[in-house]
Formats: sequence, structure tokens, C-alpha cells
Amino acid sequence: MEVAERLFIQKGFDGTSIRDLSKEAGINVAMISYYFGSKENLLQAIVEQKANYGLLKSQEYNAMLDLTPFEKLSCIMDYYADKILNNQGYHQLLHKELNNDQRPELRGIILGILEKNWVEIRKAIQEGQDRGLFKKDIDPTLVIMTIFGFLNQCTRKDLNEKLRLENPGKSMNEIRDKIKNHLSRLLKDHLTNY
Amino acid sequence: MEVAERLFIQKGFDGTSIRDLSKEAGINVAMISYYFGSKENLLQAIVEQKANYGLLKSQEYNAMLDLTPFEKLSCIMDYYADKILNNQGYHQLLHKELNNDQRPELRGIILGILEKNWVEIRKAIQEGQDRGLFKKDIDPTLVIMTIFGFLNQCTRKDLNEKLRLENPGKSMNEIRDKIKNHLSRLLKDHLTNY
Amino acid sequence: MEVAERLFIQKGFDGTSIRDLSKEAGINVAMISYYFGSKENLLQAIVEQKANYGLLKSQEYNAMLDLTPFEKLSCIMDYYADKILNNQGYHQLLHKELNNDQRPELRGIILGILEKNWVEIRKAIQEGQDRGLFKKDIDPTLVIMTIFGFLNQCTRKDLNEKLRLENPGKSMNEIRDKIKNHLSRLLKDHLTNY
Amino acid sequence: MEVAERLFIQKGFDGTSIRDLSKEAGINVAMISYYFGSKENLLQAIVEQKANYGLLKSQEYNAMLDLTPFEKLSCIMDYYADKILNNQGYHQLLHKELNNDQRPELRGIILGILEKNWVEIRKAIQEGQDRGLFKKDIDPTLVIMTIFGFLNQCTRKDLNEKLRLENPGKSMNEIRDKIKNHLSRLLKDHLTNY
DNA sequence: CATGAATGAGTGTTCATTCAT
DNA sequence: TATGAATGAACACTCATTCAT
Repeated sequence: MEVAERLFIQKGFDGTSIRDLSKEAGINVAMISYYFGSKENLLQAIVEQKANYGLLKSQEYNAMLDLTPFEKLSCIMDYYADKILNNQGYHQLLHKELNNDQRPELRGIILGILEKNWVEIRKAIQEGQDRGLFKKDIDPTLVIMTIFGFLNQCTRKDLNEKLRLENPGKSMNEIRDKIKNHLSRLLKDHLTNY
Repeated sequence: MEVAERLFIQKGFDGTSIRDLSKEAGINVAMISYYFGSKENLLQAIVEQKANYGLLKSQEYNAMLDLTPFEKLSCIMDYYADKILNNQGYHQLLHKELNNDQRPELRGIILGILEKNWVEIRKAIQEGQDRGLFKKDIDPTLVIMTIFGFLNQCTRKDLNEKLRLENPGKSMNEIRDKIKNHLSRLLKDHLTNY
Repeated sequence: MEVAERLFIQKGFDGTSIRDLSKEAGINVAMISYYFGSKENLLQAIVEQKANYGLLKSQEYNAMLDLTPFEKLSCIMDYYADKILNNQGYHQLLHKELNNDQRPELRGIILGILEKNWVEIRKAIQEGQDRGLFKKDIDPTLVIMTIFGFLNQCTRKDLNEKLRLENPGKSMNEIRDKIKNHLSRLLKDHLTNY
Repeated sequence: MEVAERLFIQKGFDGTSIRDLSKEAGINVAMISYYFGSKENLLQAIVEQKANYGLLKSQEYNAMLDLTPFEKLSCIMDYYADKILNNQGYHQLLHKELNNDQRPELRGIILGILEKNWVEIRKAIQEGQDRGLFKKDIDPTLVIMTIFGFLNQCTRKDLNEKLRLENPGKSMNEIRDKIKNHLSRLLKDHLTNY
């Protein structure tokens, strides 16, 4: 499944044959059908395996209760940033399948996965707005799109490379912190009544 | 080529056979190889045809000379927003191929296309920073990633739908204005020294 | 289709691969799917091509009007005997598929073909019975089963061989006449009030 | 083996996979190879198990010594009729494999089985001819082909159904008696010098 | 004795492309 | 310029069988 995830991203689902997969994984071609039933099921299995990768565990969320809305939002964003940046390939896979009409069932699953991620962030934003700490005339949906749109860009290999080149001497962790800080500051500027 | 663009997005490049294309376009299967040489060349032709779609024409840019950096940035963003939102399918196609290792030549072309879009925005941001109107401790790259990341999200069909549902009674143009306003305000908040 | 008919009999439909067919027919493996859509359609095409092989042409039947019922029956039987003995392979193919639950549509077609053959014979028998020339206490269905059952046996390769060995010096035509005479005499003995 | 017999008739030997068999029989896929060595051996085992199903036991035959040749023939035919009608599936299986060139060894076995059935009938016919009770100018082979050809037709599912519909209210046993009577009367008409 | 895992060979079908016309 | 016919290669998948346990 690890091999498949990688190849599906590199060559696309339809562009990857089970012979490619079996050769790369060092297994027999029949094994994919044997274990997963079909190539398509393999893709679905990959997606579902990490389905809950970004869902905040309830205890983590409860621990945030005494934080300000912005701190909370910032925490959650950091959380998702880490999750996405640690699973860049998987995340790209999700988005590659997202617009594909050929596999509507899988599409539904992916939409469900992504939707979950939205909920927590939306809650935090709306709490801030309700408590008068965030501007009220801001559409949370557009904000969330901004967040995930930005994190999405961070999974692009060429931009990863660009960031690395533009920040010579910085470790991947430092770059990652930069990304998180950017997001945090961006939203502070945008949401809060300074 | 229009049919191909549509099908390549709906079903992916490898998921679309030239028989699908020829049937949908009402032409002979041999025509694609005949005119384009190969299916891959067809894809490349599609990409290259619109290659310069987002490049500001020089006269448009010159007309901006007397604008403030932020007005200039805002203009350019509006310009790209329109271009991208009017060519959502094409834009998705670019990003689908962007991570595909199978067609490195095409990948290079796409990177070139996207890079052009960056340049103008980067110039405007840096001008603002140089003239002390924008905060200096902001990384333009991250800002540009934010902009295009957000516009990218706007090409997702499911999010198009979500926006439509969340803004009942609003026309597509009004929603588009909302998107542009969000971008403009987001960057004003983030970049300028209020 | 000739090659397919032969191989389907020799090795069975499922026992014959399209690679067998293409090699034997000297064509490309893709041609069967190309022309017939599928291997199953090929089988169906073979069956349907000869579908009316045994149907008496109306003018032939009209010419029989002045014959006695038994002469008429005898004529028809001779007719079918020739048709079946000239298409032994095809006839075996029909019976091989007749009990196969896997291809119900084809089964229906075959039943229709065989049914047509019954009608004319039944008519002749019943005419004889109505005119008091044939015994009335005989079930036409069992008689027809006897006729086709016997002709069916005649298509067995091993029995063909046995008949040839038991009738040394006789040509295939002479053996065929013997078969027809047997049928004719058998039914005369059985049906007529001597 | 019972399951296999049924499926081999329904779907053909090549059309039945050992997975079909194992699922239907509720056993492990490896069991067939384990017990029978191969799928082909399973088929052979099925055929051989009932190989002697139609062979008159010697004591039964001896009891016939004081019967007339026609009574004897009639007895034997009744005997075979019962055997075949009680094992319609098996009988069909034999005939399906009879023309299959793929498994010559099995073919030989089947020919041997069917041949045994011929011998007793031929003996009875020839005894009648020798004793001047049956017409001498009749070819026993054609008579036997008529008998087994007819009984063969009786194993066709569609004709079973047809007979049932044409004889409403009659039990299967009554229909079976009708079949036997037909055969008996047919041969009396044909063979004896009334 | 029995089986789940595994495999190489083979299945029918579809592929992008070529070519004579 | 345009196309129907044809093809070799590749496709996802299923096959009967083997083998360690």
C-alpha cells in the first residue's frame, strides 16, 4: 500500500499498472487482486486506512477548552499543518481523485474525510466571532478555503523545493515552523480586531 | 481539444481513451494520432494553447504605474482570479499533471506557465515592501502560495457548490466578487501597516 | 467463424481461448473483440448465422401438398436428416450450449431454433392422425423426440466411425441413405395402420 | 463430487472453477487438488464412480433366460430408461465430454462405459433375429442408436418441461411409464413380424 | 488431515498507433 | 485530408496448483 500510494501520486491511478506496483513492491501481480479484490479497491483501502488521520482526538480538543478562540484556531491549524505535511503524498492523492468522475464512491469517501477537517476549524472561527473576538463580517468558508488552499500548496513538490532553496541553511522543521507561523499570523491579521 | 480538456479533467489523462475522445467529439479515432502525432501531444497542445492565458499584457501593466502597490497587487489578483475562475477545468488540468512524473517535458512547460504568474505578483509585493508600505518581515513566496492556493480551492467543483449553497440568491458573479474581496481584504490585513 | 465453430466443438466454448482461435485462424487476438465485441458474441453470431438452416422454404413445403401424410413426413425427415448430417458440428454446438446455464440469452435463441424444426414435423404427424392414416394413440412429441434423438446420435463422431466400420465399402452417401431409410421405415412401422 | 457433477453440467467443466466448487461445497480450494490431484482427475473420478451404473448385474440378466427376446429387450430398455432418467445430469455430463478432444483419456473411459450398455441390447436384438422373431434386415446398430438417442433427448431439461406441460396432472412416474411404453411399442412395431 | 497464502501462466479485453486507401 | 481496418502490446483479473504449516 505504501508503494501504491507513492506510484499513484507519481504516475496517477490509471497510469500505474498492477505490474508496476508488483514489480516495485516485489510481489506477484496476482497478489493485488488476491488481497484487495481489485486495483480500485486497493486505492480505496489506501484512502480509508488513513481516513481519520486528521481528526482531532477528543481529549486533545478538550484540553483546549481554556484557550482563547485564536489560540484554539492556531492549535488546530498547527495540528492539521503537521498532519498534512507529514502525509503530503496521501493528501495529494485525495485531491487527485477529488475531481475524478470515474470513481464516484471513492469521491464520496474523500469528500467525507475532507469535510471532517473543516468542522473543527469552522467551530473555532465561529466561536471567535460569537464572542466578538473575530470580525463578524468574515465568511468562515472562505477562511477555511484559504487555510487548506495554502496547506495544499505546501504539498507541491516544486514548491517544497523552492522553499528549501529560498531558505538556505534552514532545516525542514524550521521551514515547517515558518509555514505554521505564516498561517497563524495571516489569520490573526485577518480575523482579529487588532 | 475542448472535448479532450473536459474528458481529461473528468476521467484523467490515462483514464481517457482516444476512443472516448473520438466518440465524444464525433471524429475518427485515427484523427488524434493524425493531427497531434500522439495522445500525449494532444495534452501538450491543450496546455500550450492557453499557455499565456494568465500573463498580463504589457499595456495593462503599464497602466498600473500610477497605482499604489496594494492597488496594483489587488488589480493583478483580480485579474488572475478572473482568469482562473474562467478556466477552472484548464487550471485543474495543469495541477493534475504538475505532480506526474510520467511526462516530465509537459511538467516543465506547466511549471513555466505557473511561474510566469508568480513573477508579477512577487514584483508588486516587493515594491510595496521596498517602499515601506508593506511589512518587511513577510515572505512573498508564502503570500503568493496563499493566493494561488486559495484560488485553486475555488476551482474545486464541490466547493463551488458549497459556496453556491451558502450564498443563496447570489449570482455567480456576486460570488466571484466575494472571492475577490476576500482575497483583497485578506492581503490588506496581512501586508499593510494599518 | 468456421474455425471457431470447429474449436468450440472440439474443446468447448470455455476450453477454447481466443488465442487458440486467433492462432488457428491466422488472425490477431484483438480481431475477435474488434469484430464481434466479445468471445460470447462470436458464439452467438455463429449460432445465429445458421439459425434458419433447417427451416423448410415455403415453396418446398407447398410442393408437398399432393403427397400423403407419410410421404410428407418422410420428405421432411429426409430434409432435416440432410441438414443435420451436413452440419454435424453446428448441431453438436447447439446441444452443447442447450443445457448451459451460463449464457441464458443464447440458450433462448437455440431453443427457438430447435423449436422451429419441431413444428413442421408435428404438423405432418397430426395431419396423418387427423386423416386416420396414422394411429391416433401415439404422442407426436415422443415421436419427434425419437427422430431428433436418433439424428443427434448420428452426429456423434464415434458412431459415425462405427457405422463406417460396420458398413465396409459403403460410401458416406450410402450410409446416409441407410440412415434415412431406417428413420422412414421406423416411423412407417410405428405410425401407420399397416 | 455431487456438487461438481451439478456444476459441471450447469456451467461446463471449463466454465466451472475450483473456487466455484469449493464455495458451493463449503470446502477449501486446496482440497480438490489435495484429494483428486487435479480438477481433471475430479471429473474422471465422478465419471468412474458411476461407471458401472448401467451394467446389468449378472443375476438380473440370468433371471431373464426364460423371457422371449422382445420381453428381454423390453426389460433391458426399461432398466436403462430408469438408470438414465435417474441420472440425467450424469448422463449429460458423459455426452458433453464425449466429443471433447481435450481429455482423450476420459473420452476413452466414457466410450467404454457407453459401449457396455450397447452390448446387452445388441445381444437381445440379435437373439431375436437369430430365432426368426425379429426382422432380419434391420441393422441393430441403428436400432440401438434410436433407443439411446431417444433416451438422451429425455434428459434435456427443456423437453422434460415440455412433457410435463403436455401431460398435465400426470406424475413424473406416469410420464416415465409413458416414455418406457413408447420405446417398447416403437421397437415392437419396428422389430417384430406382427 | 486440512488450509490460507502465494504464484506463474493464462484469461478476455482494450489500448494507442499504423497504414493502405 | 480523412478513415476503417488491423495489430502488437499492455491491461486488470482469474486460473489451477503448490507448499509451509
